[in-house]
Amino acid sequence: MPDVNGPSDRLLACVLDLLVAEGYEGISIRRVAAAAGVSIGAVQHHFPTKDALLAAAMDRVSQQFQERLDRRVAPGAGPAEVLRAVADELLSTGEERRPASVIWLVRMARAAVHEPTAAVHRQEWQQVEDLLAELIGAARPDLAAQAVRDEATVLLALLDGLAGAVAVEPGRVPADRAETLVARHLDALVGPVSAGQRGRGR
Amino acid sequence: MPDVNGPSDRLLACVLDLLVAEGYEGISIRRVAAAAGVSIGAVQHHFPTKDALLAAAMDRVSQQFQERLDRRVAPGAGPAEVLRAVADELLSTGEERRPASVIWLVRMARAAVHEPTAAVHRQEWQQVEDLLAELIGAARPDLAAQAVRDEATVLLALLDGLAGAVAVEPGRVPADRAETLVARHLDALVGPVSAGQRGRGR
DNA sequence: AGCGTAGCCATACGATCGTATGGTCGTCCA
DNA sequence: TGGACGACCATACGATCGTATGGCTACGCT
Repeated sequence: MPDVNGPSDRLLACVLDLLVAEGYEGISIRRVAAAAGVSIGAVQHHFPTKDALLAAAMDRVSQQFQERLDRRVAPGAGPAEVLRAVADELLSTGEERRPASVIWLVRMARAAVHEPTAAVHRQEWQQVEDLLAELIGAARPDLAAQAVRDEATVLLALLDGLAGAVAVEPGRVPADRAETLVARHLDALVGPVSAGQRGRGR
Repeated sequence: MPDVNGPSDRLLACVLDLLVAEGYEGISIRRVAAAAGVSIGAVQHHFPTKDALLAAAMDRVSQQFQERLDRRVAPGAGPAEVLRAVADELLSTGEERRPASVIWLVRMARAAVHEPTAAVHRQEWQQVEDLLAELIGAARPDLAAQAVRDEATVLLALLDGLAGAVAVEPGRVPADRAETLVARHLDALVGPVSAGQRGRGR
């Protein structure tokens, strides 16, 4: 349970742990309190209702996601390199990243039936697509704006689909195969990794 | 609520309606009974436990999904045509198909945290990938087996990602745009639709 | 005619849920 | 020093949950 500052953040981390372990219906105030080693009242003190608790937990994952994304974009690398790094972040393979994929799946399913969650999800994914489009446009100045937008949508859908598959069906789609397939897709889109860029991704 | 045969199937249809309307946590024996206009005991009579009820509901969607897929594959059309039809089925756009997408999202999220659901999902999606690979291999005899498998995995991930996006973010990814993007992807994979094939899809 | 059985209902039990209420303890400021 | 306040806890309330139990009706078989 990394990156915990303060008692209320600790509660949110416990919420996400429960979410990954048992899904949405595994969450109750009592269970969160027990997982954090505090009383029911303590949870209520920091978050007045269950909805507020869940909303804060969702905000936490959004914020951490944005931070991770920013960290990948920050260095002044070329757009193709950054695109590869962002795609790797969205694919979020690796055993330690599975919780992120599971939370993403759970949130997406909730967004399908819960409008407030859907609103947050829509805004976030729109921003991600904009980022991808910007990077693709920079790496491929020959493409028209509409083609860039199409490529961004396709890439994001591909990454979403592969990330879900890796999380739920590691037999059919192992993590390294997903990475290979994404790399192949990006090779076709922005050209293969050049010698100078190779191995510089984090 | 179409295709209902018998009282127990009616209960399953009500389960799926509730699932689409309120997600997984919106389902309870009492609510299913109320939606179907029967008593709690009637639900228990047909499905001894809640798990059995949900498992049967999942089986129902699997069965109906397989039937729809078979209907698309059945006619002796060329592999490229069939591939387009199957892809259209998996994308499941259209307002009347949104419930299918939502149920798929909910089931996927549950599979991420509930092993029995994951087992069913894995088996089904493996079959779908096999079907796609078979069709791609037939349409593109020039491709090596591994390349065919890769294309199948990529196509399935793309369809999954787009279907989820259409269901949750119709603003960012409208249904017709998703269809266009898939058509473009398939054009690149198995060639554009020929004059003789055009318009013959259902 | 008698009886088992399937289909369904009414009700009850214990558990767990979200939330409300009121108290306790420490800290900090006047 | 004293009191306001934030952090936390213990407990209670009403609702809803999954499941168990037992009874009632209609129909088929012998």
